[in-house]
Amino acid sequence: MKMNNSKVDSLLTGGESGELTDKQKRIVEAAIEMFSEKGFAASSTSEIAKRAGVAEGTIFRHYKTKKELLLAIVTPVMGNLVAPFIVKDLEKVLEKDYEFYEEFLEAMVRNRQAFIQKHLSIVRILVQEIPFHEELRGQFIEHVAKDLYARFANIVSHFQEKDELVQMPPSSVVRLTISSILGFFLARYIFLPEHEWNEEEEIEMTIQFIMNGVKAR
Amino acid sequence: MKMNNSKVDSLLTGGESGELTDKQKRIVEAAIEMFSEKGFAASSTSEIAKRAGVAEGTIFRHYKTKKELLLAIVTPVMGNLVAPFIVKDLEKVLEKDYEFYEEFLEAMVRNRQAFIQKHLSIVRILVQEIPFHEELRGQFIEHVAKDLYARFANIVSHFQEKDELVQMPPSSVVRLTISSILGFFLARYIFLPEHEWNEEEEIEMTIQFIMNGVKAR
Amino acid sequence: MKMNNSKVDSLLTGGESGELTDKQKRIVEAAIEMFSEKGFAASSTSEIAKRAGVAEGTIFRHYKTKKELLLAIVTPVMGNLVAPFIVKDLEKVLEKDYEFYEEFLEAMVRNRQAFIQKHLSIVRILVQEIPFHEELRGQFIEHVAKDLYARFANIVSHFQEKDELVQMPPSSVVRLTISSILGFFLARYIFLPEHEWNEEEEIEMTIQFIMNGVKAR
Amino acid sequence: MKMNNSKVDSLLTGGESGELTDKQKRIVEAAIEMFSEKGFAASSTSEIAKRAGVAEGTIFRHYKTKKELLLAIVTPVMGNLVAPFIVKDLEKVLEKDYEFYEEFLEAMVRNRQAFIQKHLSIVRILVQEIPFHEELRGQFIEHVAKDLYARFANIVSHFQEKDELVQMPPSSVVRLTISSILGFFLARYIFLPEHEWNEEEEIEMTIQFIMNGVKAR
DNA sequence: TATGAATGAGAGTTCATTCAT
DNA sequence: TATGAATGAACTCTCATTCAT
Repeated sequence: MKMNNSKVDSLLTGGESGELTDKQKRIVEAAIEMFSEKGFAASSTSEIAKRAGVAEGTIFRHYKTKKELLLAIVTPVMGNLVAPFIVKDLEKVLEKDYEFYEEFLEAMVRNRQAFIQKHLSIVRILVQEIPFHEELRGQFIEHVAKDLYARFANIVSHFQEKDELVQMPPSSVVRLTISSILGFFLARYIFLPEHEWNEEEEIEMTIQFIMNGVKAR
Repeated sequence: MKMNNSKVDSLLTGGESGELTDKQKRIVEAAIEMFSEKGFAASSTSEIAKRAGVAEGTIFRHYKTKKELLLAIVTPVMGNLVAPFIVKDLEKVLEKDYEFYEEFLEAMVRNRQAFIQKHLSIVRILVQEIPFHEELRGQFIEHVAKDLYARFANIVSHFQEKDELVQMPPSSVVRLTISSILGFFLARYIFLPEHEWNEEEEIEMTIQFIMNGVKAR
Repeated sequence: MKMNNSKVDSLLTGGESGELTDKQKRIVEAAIEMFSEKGFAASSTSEIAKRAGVAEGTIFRHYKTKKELLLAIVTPVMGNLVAPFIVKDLEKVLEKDYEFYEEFLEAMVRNRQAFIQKHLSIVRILVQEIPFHEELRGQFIEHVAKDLYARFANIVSHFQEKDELVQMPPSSVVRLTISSILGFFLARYIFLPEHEWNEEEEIEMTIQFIMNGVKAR
Repeated sequence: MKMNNSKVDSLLTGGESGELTDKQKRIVEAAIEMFSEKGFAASSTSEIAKRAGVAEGTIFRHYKTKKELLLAIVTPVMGNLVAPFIVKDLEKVLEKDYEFYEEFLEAMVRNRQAFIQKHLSIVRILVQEIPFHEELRGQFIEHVAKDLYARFANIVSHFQEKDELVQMPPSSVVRLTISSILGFFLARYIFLPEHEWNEEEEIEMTIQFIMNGVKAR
């Protein structure tokens, strides 16, 4: 019987570790495994229970429904997908920790890559299930489309004022930047994860590519 | 009872229309609707039958299993997603129908956008189900990752020889081009379809953005 | 497409050959194959149709129900299982074609063995389905348990009067004789058909065995 | 609702009674009833559930498939059909508990008759389903055709050495003995159970009959 | 708190039978 | 006469969820 008490980290507990019992952790881990392998709808609670080494009933003691289990897994990651960036980096940027957009981009991409890598399975679940669950779509739009977008636009404005970036609507710069990065992340981690990637080089190229498209001339 | 005999076009019949009976068409349409709304696993054959206005058994007379129905819907689109581009446009490009990479890009993006728009639901299904079905992943890799990639790289080489494009490995130019375009398409049609998009402008910008990143200096 | 026009012989037509169309014959053959392999309940009309190379509907044009098809196959054989014996041999016996019980036994066993061998599949179906179909049980009891039994007992009486057989109730002589022979046939053709049998020897021994048990002392 | 907690005895539990829950017992009983009445293929799990007074799902909680239910019922009886005879009686015979073959025959027949009578329905299922299930045929051949046959032949040799039995190949003595007994049992319990039988007398006669056929002269 | 037997609705699939062609 | 698309009931089996222990 697994005694894993580190794989599911504080992310899922809302910050204070130790809130999840050992069995709860095993349930969450098993669910993450299955959801990301076969999708939410095709995963059965009975197999999750089996993989977690708990009784079927135990799952429902902790999560009223199967869907609640999904949300418990996916919601905190969705928040953190953008949260740290927003909080920390935004300040850093405005406090001139980053003198150039490229520097900021570099830091952000690497930071988000690390995050995605660490929570790969959950991010995969998130991407796969968003189209089918209103709640997820709602959260996603609020956090990403609004929050992140707005703050990111601020940052872009900041660098435009410093004449580093081309005078294009900030929203467009953001869109282009994000979709280039997202394009890479999706290809790298979701659609073609088995392909052999030269990550370092690809990232560098992607950033250069973006810079060529948005730097002031 | 619907009498739709045009929505499911020749794509699904392998070219010659009229191969699908009226009921078969209704089954396919209902399935496309449901699969793209709720996902394959969460769609039940009984509801597909109900929506199609046929008996449940009728579905299985035409498609041995639910999965075969999925493949019958998705496979031809997967082929056509890249096929026309490959066959027609490749020749056009090499026969100098397009003098500039930008011209070619423009034509290709618009052509593929039209295709995606026309078969939006099916493309959505494709994107959503690829991670869960080996057959689909296999087809996708063969068609897109290999076929399209290789031919696209040829085109890029062609324009590099004409000194229009930067001297970067063709595969990287391809990757960057595709992931920018894909990034847009995914955002536009899959992840944020409800957002109000100024398509014309976004496409133009995306192309400009790509050109900035890849044109010879 | 099979053009078999000899395998299903006149037995199934009620005597006059040519009554069954080519398709009908193929249906009957396919049904015999399947019923004896998988049993009546586990055989589907659709597979019978496939094996016969006809449309599903065609079966029901000739036989109103699946059960009627079973009866059409099994009934004539059931009749003939005992009929010829009764008619011809009974007379022969009484007209002293057979001077000794052993002679009669020998002739009967060989004759019935030939019959069973020729119609093995159908006999197998008969044995397997009798417990589940009242009609069959009814026919069987009437033909075998009554008809054959009664006539057989007459024959035994005949030989008892000639002092060839022990003075035991004729019904018991019949029962012992039949169950010894049946025991052999069941083992040989139904339960252990794959076992390597030395038929000639076994039959001889079985008859000797019976004779030892029933001959006058 | 039946509260039968004795009909399904320790045979099905592997020896230790109390291993089957009340519902499990009811399922097994209902299944035995139905299988022996209508045959395995023609019995539906939904009707078994109804007769057992449980939900259909409950059946599949205890037996993964319908076939597993069949095997769970039939396998232990198949083993016990020959096992006790082999173990106990063999020793008894060789340790001269039985001085004469006839004595041994008598004991064996009565003992097996009691067993068949007690487990009649299951034996009926066994006989009916053997032709359609490889597993059963395999078990049957191993247990009966090999095990029992070999040991029985030993016993016959034993009595042949004592000059009680005719000098015929032991395998033939066994075959004749068994098929006479089997012929009686099949007629008595499987094919013509409704006929009025004078059991005592029939058995006695059968044994006499066998003895006449096999005793030394 | 944790269990796992039990549930019954509903899953995908097969079936014997019908009927318009 | 023969077809095979169509049916819908019934099939075996799985599911998320409940609840007595």
